[in-house]
Amino acid sequence: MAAKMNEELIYEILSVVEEIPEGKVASYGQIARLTGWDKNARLVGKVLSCAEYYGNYPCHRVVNHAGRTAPHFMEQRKLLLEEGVIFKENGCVDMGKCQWKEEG
DNA sequence: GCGGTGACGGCCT
DNA sequence: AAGGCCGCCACCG
Repeated sequence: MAAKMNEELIYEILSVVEEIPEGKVASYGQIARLTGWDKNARLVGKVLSCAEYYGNYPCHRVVNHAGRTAPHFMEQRKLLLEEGVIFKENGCVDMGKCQWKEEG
């Protein structure tokens, strides 16, 4: 299986995103790496952009490597605050404390 | 088949 | 991890 179909990728991503605990956030690259698409973290984001179309997934718990929230998804920040995620004054997530670790 | 795009990552400053 | 720049690679027109 050299090239997974994008639909497979979608379910893999959503499965990982669903594993993210409350009060924690994961980077696209982190999820991409778990799905085997470490080179295409942006594809992960594109999938998450329509994740709600596939079902109710905590796509708001996913941010970029800078801890930044999605440009067209400002509600994400509010949702994360409700989950207990710490935000900096500049609007970035406190990665050092809230970045999710798959290892536990 | 080609060119442009992007919910990104990594390195440098 | 704050801001800037370049590089990556599938997706879309």
